[in-house]
Amino acid sequence: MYKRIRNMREDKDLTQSQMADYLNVHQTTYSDYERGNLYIPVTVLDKLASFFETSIDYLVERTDVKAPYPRKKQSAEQKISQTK
Amino acid sequence: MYKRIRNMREDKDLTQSQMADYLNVHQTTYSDYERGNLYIPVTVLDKLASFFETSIDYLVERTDVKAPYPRKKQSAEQKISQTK
DNA sequence: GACTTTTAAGGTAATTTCCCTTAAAATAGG
DNA sequence: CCTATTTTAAGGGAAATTACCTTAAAAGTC
Repeated sequence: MYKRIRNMREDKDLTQSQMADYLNVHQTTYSDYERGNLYIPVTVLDKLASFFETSIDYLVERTDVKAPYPRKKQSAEQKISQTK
Repeated sequence: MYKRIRNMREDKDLTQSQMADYLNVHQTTYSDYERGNLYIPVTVLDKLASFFETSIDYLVERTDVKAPYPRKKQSAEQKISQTK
């Protein structure tokens, strides 16, 4: 049960379908994620943490600090691909 | 490829088998985790972050800050179960 | 109360996991 | 070096899990 993910989504007035589309999964899959029926893959947690501007640790309730960590420093290569 | 997990393990002079035992998985499974062949379940990431005293975000390279977030405040219930 | 929108349940094909065995690579001792 | 031991990786497959579909239930709207 990932109460925080659900709450943050509702705070932004988004539906499960909208989040599911964003994550490229089905609405029912996203529902299962929120309710803890399925393990959320790290790839998805990463996108969610970025989307909600917090950390994976906060999403999975390892910490109560909502603020994200400073982002990883980007390599030159990564910066280039971003401009495309 | 989770270079950080591997490096932190080696820094502690631990073998994959030892880590695998600690996590209750097979050595080959742990090897697959380190090399990114398998998604690492959140339960495992949580144990690893605690073990290495860092955050999940650091383990999966979302940040370069190694220090862990402050731990989640415990509920009274959790504290009781810890004393058992 | 009917209509619409949103979320959850049930069922299942397909993917993925995890472990086993074994091979390869790395390390240590002579 | 050469061999023995330890450590890590590869291949393969049974079993567990996932993700989706359909549909039901629940929650809002008017």
